[in-house]
Amino acid sequence: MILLIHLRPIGWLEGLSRSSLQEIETKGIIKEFHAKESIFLSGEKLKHYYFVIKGSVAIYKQNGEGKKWIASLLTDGDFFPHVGFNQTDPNYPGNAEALSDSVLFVISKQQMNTLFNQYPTIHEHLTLFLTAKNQELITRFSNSVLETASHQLVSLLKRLASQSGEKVDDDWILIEHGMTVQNMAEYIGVTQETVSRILHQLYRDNKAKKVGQKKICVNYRLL
DNA sequence: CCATTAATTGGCA
DNA sequence: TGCCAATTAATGG
Repeated sequence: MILLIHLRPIGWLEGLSRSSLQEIETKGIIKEFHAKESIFLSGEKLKHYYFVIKGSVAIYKQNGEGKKWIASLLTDGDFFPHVGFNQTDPNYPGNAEALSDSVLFVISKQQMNTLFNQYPTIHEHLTLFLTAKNQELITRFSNSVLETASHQLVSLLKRLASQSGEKVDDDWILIEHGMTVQNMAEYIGVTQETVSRILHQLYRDNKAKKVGQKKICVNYRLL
């Protein structure tokens, strides 16, 4: 039987052979989520880990009033959640939902641990990934306390640009973030009106161009 | 098209 | 900046 391989030997799976990828893929399943579809809820038993093959996912916390705060944004090549590796019965740390139509590779907690033992390179990537996420969180946290909303939004755009942007020419980078203005607001902790107004200023100053509702072109040099 | 949802704008605290 | 209200886009049948 011919198995369609969705996994690529990049990121977490860098350096792995085609046969290894094929074996890994048999340990989990490919699952598609539509925009706004829930993937898991805060407090539920952590049973599966996910790799983002394509799309974007937000992990967020929500209070009784319905206010949301996006704790983490995941895009192509990312892995989540980032907890529970050596716990006996961990819970999901927040709610996860697809921001855009996404394709995920779903693997059980048990199988994930097997992979860590079987493929040292994957375990190394976990360490690097967690380190980067930790740094990212510290930067975000200090920004939220020390910097303006404008600065924070620019930081987000820069990160998206370097992480998943496509160079259009020397200065301009296209970002297909899949996020709504509301999502960006939830990420930096302000209202959508504020984000809308900041974006308007960026357009006015020619630091960014609106391409579509979920796309934006940014001038990396001017940001 | 129409119905809904998202984004934008202005005013005011 | 946030919150509210009024418009104006954009999206999905």
